Amino acid sequence: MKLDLLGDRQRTHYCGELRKSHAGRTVFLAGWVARRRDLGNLIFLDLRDHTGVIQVVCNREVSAEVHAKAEEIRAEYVVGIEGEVVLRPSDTVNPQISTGEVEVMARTLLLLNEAKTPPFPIEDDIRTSEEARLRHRYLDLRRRRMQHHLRLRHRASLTVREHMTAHGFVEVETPFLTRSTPEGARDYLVPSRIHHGHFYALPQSPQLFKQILMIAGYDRYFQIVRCFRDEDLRADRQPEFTQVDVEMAFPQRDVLFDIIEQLMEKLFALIEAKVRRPFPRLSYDEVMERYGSDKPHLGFGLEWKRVNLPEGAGEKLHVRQPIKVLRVPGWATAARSQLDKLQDLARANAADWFSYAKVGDSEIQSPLGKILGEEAVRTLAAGAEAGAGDLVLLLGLKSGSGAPGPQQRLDAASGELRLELARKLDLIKPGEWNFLWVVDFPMFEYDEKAKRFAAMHHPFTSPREEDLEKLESDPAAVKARAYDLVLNGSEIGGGSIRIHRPDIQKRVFSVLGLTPEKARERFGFFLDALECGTPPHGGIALGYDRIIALMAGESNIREVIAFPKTASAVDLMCDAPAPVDPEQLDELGINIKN
RNA sequence: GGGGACGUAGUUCAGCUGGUUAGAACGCAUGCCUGUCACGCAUGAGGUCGCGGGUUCGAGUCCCGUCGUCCCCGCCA
Repeated sequence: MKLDLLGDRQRTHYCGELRKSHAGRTVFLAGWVARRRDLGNLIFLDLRDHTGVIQVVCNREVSAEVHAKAEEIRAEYVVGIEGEVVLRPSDTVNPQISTGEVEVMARTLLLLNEAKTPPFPIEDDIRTSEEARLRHRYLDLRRRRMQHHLRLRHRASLTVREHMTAHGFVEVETPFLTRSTPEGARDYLVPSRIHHGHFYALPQSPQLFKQILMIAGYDRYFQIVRCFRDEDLRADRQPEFTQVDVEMAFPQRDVLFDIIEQLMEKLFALIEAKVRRPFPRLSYDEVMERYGSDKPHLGFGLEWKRVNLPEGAGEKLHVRQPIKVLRVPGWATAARSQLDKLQDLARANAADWFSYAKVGDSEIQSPLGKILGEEAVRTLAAGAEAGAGDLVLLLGLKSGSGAPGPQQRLDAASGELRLELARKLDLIKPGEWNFLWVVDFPMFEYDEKAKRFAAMHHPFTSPREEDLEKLESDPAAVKARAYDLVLNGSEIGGGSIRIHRPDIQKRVFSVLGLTPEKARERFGFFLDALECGTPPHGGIALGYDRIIALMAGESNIREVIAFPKTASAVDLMCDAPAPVDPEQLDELGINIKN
């Protein structure tokens, strides 16, 4: 097939913008053929670019040459069309497309390129396997949905840069080839050719660099930056992902929260969504009790309460105090099988005691009635503030199960049950944006396996000033000046006020079991910097992919990343990772085992 | 590392308690068609049933292993 050259022709309009007002104009359009409808001497082409679709008419009586070329055209061929925009005959107007009142009478058709028959149709709402989409990502990205997502992402990045700049933040780039810090996530390593046996690491985040920029007097810093973590993937986790990284000197938490809340308001305005400010703030302890999660979805009620069973009941039932109770409004009609499923879910989450009470107008029905007496069950239901027609769930841990962290286990199970109930009862409404700050995280969590404390956020997070004296004596009770930003049950950001004093930094390292020598070996450069006039500082990192995904209405961040990886961290399009030539390995001084 | 779901034509899927030549829709090819827009009509091509092994007279179907995709747990300071 003979192809035409584009020459010096320039596109005059995009396909999707043509309207009645363009009638009579001669235009030159360029794009992909979405569909061809061949009626014999009359051929219709749907020409597509990223703005939309326009119908092109190839009539043998108008141009035999155009018609002959149109006969050869197939889906996804690349063409240029010169012709006149004309009003469609009134009975052939297509109200389903925005350009449906007009069409282009082709006078010239440039056949710019052919295309193989695509493995899947380039259309919206076409179910195609993830595998096929990722393998042929260039075709998947051609679809309107992906075009929309990536263009939304672009506008969001402009919004971030405008907003942060307006608040005096400066974007500074930090290295991708940096030093491995074994704390935290597994690093991606890059071997050094010049220094055999030495490795760079790709940053898990620019944490230390941004703190050093504070020390260097950059005052307010931000960066839209790629981060790398060699950990297993999830719907909301890719090995490389993007953060909006923010840090400020002389921080007041409320000032930072306000800047971020305003940013969220502007971002969600891009999708015409209203955001209520200020965002609620709840302590870690509170959300764990009420929602059983450190990233609760606030879009529906269902709040747990910690209560004690009546005197002696704990012993009778062999249950630890306290238990948790939850009122499920209007679900006294729950079927036995549904309750059994909830019990299974509780057990699967290591909460091995489960019961319930169905509150009627005058009676109350519960398996506990026989053991505790109806009055005790009523007291429990009242504790859950349940009324007629409500169901009360009771969740606890059997006594004698000696596993550690019982309260945490109970909380975690209660959170899972809460989410399952919300799904089952269809309480999660789309189009609502429930932001939340979770504050006052514990400073440390005890690592049972390693038999030591680990930083819950990271080792540079400042303890609350009032907790400083407990740092060594009772680490578990120390709260950090750390906070997470949560949206509809997703953690979309996290940060803290940092330690700016070397003496406190050293004490925290010591609690973490890091000897001064080890600390110096790993973070020596940072400790040196810390001693050179470090201002109080703090910041936050926002999960950019997750935010865009929520804005786009997607539950998987792959949908807002141009070239993502599969659940096994493979790029199906370019087949990475892949073996390399022995010469390349040799140059790096690397032998592959076995 | 563990658990679950899936894997059949280019695509999305059906295929019963194992039984003759593995089907459908869309797509694709060829022909006809001047107002279609998911064009229509006619004809046709297209399959290592993910891969390997086993059971059986006989396996898309049962068993074992393996690979891939998705979701979850662990992991993600």
